[in-house]
Amino acid sequence: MIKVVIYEDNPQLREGLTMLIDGTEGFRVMGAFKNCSQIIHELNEYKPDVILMDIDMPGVNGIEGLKMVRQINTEVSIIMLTVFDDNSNIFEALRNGANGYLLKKTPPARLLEYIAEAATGGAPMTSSIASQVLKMFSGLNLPGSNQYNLSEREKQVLQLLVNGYSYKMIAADMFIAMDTVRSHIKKIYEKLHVNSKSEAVAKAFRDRLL
Amino acid sequence: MIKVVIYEDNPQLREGLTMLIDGTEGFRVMGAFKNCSQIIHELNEYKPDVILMDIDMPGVNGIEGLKMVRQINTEVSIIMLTVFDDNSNIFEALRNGANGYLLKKTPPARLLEYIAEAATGGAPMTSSIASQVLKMFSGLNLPGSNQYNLSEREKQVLQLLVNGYSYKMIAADMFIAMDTVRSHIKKIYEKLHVNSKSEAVAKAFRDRLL
DNA sequence: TGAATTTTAACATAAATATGCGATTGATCT
DNA sequence: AGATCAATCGCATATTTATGTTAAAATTCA
Repeated sequence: MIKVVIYEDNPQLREGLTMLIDGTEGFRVMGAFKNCSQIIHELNEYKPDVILMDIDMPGVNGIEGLKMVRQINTEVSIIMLTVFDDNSNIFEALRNGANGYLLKKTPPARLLEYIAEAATGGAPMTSSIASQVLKMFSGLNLPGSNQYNLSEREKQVLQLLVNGYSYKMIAADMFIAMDTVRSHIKKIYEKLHVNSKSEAVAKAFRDRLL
Repeated sequence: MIKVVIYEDNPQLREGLTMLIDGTEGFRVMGAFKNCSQIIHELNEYKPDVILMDIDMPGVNGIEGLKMVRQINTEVSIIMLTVFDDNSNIFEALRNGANGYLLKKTPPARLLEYIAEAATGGAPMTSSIASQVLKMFSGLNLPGSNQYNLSEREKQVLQLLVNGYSYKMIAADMFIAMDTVRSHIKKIYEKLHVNSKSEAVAKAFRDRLL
């Protein structure tokens, strides 16, 4: 028996979802609310397996509700519901530990499957949402790579800097003189337009150079 | 009419997929190959809308094939097929512009839907795969936040370190003595278990402390 | 082959950092 | 009221970094 709690401000949709889910074998709607101002209380009260959470709600919105839950509970599966596949919301939701992200126009039969999948650890999402997610993956990653024309050796040195190595340790690790390490690092600083180790490290992370 | 090309080394599965897809209204299998050594040629020859690509193939594997295609064509939808939802492969595939990622045990009816979705810009993935993807997004993020019990002031200092400030600059910025900055930084190092600025910076990024 | 780049290295020096040992003032909690 | 901790500062010192200059192999490329 999969226990579900619903947060959705639109009364029709809330009722519809409740009827659909509660009327299906194996599912049980423990509660359906028009906002998530009492979500922590309801979480403890009903101990749901899955929460369906509308993104756009007056008062405390879905993302805030999600954050509140995740501060005290990382077990319950939370599926976000939305009308649009809006990029920034997707990112915020997933970053904060949402388990799924579905469009409200998802067909009822599918919705039930998705809830079941979420309950067993899956992360259901419509393919249009998934598409956005993948773009974030490749979009953030690809542009970088080697904007700064670091040579092989320089990349190695930078990697070791990022790992917290001192010049001495880098020299030992790479079997070269410490002065050579200095040379490389000077070159790296020129190419990255920085002038300290920690700036270089920060830039390496920010621009995903390694 | 959705044009599909298949790369799959297992003859049974290759035949099965071909029969299934080519035998369905609206789909057309242009070719099915046991490896992707000639993939660029075949891409130009058949101009498919969707490529089904097995990950584990002898010779040139699916990830390599994916990269080869993406170097010259970013339009065609590429769905990766795999037996396991293996974490590192998923990441590599998505990072290199795969459009979908499905388990081979996906039911035939679903597979056809997924191909159709991919052809229209969606990114089909089974929910177990999606779950892995989301973990990459958030999994590293949630547990932390403040694992290290940094005080407010310490967080400020760390933030400035990450921004590449020297002790002197931090002191000026925060209107405190440089010795105080030292004190804070010593405390930060203790709490983060590091002993250099760049290690602290790296840790701040890795553990998303700021 | 000649030119450009990368990798290697040495020497010198000023600046920044890491570390140790104290110490005072508030705020907070019990 | 006493204990605890965050935040503030000082002083000393050894180590590490940053920067400048110079230059010889090795590699790559036209």
